Amino acid sequence: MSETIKVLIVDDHKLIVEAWTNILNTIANFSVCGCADNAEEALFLAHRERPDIILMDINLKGSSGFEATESIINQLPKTKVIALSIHDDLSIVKKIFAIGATGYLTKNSSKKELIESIQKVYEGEKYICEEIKERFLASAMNGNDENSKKELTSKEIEIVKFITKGLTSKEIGELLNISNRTVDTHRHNILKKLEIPNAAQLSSWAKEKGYV
Amino acid sequence: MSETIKVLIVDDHKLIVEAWTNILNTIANFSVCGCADNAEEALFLAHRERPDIILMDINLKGSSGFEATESIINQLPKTKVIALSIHDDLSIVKKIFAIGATGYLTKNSSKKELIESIQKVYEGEKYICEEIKERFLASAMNGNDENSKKELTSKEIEIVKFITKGLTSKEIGELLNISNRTVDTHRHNILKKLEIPNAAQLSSWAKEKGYV
DNA sequence: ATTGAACTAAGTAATTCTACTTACAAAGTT
DNA sequence: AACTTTGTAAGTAGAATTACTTAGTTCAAT
Repeated sequence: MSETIKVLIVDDHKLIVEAWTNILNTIANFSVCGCADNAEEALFLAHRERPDIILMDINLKGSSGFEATESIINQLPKTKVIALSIHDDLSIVKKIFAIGATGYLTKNSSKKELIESIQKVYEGEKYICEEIKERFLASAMNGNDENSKKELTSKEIEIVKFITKGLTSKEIGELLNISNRTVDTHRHNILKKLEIPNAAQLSSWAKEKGYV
Repeated sequence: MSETIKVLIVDDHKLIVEAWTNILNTIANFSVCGCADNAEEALFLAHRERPDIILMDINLKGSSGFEATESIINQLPKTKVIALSIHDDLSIVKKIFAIGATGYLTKNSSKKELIESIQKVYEGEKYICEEIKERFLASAMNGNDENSKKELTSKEIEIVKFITKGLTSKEIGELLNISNRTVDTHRHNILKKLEIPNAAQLSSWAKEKGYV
């Protein structure tokens, strides 16, 4: 109980990082050993500092926090990652645990939960914040299985990214060296999977879920 | 110098609110007199607590932070509002100052700037964080006047909101009791003003800028 | 070894969006 | 009083999206 738990914070909002550092450093056996605001820096610091816990905002702008998380978990299996997201989307939660994260918090979590999660995860347990737990229960109960909402393939996600940037099927096809008709097929499959009527809504959905 | 500055924090992320409260309460003459996570609560607490400063996240989900800010400023002219946003878009900054805000920070601002801004604004000055200042300068210098990017009218913003929700022109027309061709005209004007090629990109733009 | 998922491609058709244009009435501004 | 902005509407045309379908290839998994 007397060991110090080393925490690395990864978030691209300076003010948030400073605020959390502040909170964590007031806890006796916690110590923030570094902060990163992008995936590369996170990876670098993880190697240098060997933190026990990484608090990882998976909605980093620029590159996706998913890949960064995956790299870290693969390269440093002893380091536990607590994913942090503004989103309460269950498919994202499942995905991040599938990658190998050990905890999940939203930015609606309380300070108490933040501290608890670090403690639990350090002791080897998994942690999910209350908000998400409730949502899992709810979705299990009323059978509106948000669970079964099909996941997009990597190719599809790639195309979604281009769509949100305003590219046409033709342009996307040229970029990816595939037929524009193939892009159309992907478009169609994406909209069908997500039950979304058009590119405009797809676009705001992707923004909201942090796909882009 | 010995008076206590009462601060009200408005942000819909609990963890962030708690973190900031933590920071501010460690400063001698600051005191966080309340926290709200939505516009209604913000307005209510502003009336009850009469804070000197309101730290206002203008990207509240649900209703726009703009209206809340406007109401507060109109109803409580003595209360100064420091707007806080994840965005570094100059047109948004201009807009929020036009409404009557006294300060502007992004979530990339430093703790130092947070404290400084409250102090300055309390003393009656206006405050803009470094990041935005630089961007204003930059845009003034190289003449790529991001400044002149036309603003949308309220009707246009209304339509943008529907577009991001995936409605077609026809559906929007029916909802607003105008011709679908009129909606098309608005669409066209919007895209032209913003120099955006299609609804998909418009949609992610709107999300990003907090228009929806 | 077979199955299944993912990626590829293309056909046909309907719908929707985008471009560019003109036009007029109301409201507000200088 | 003249001008500008906004909201409304509609014309023609072309570009792009969306729906639904079939089908071949590859690659990983049971």
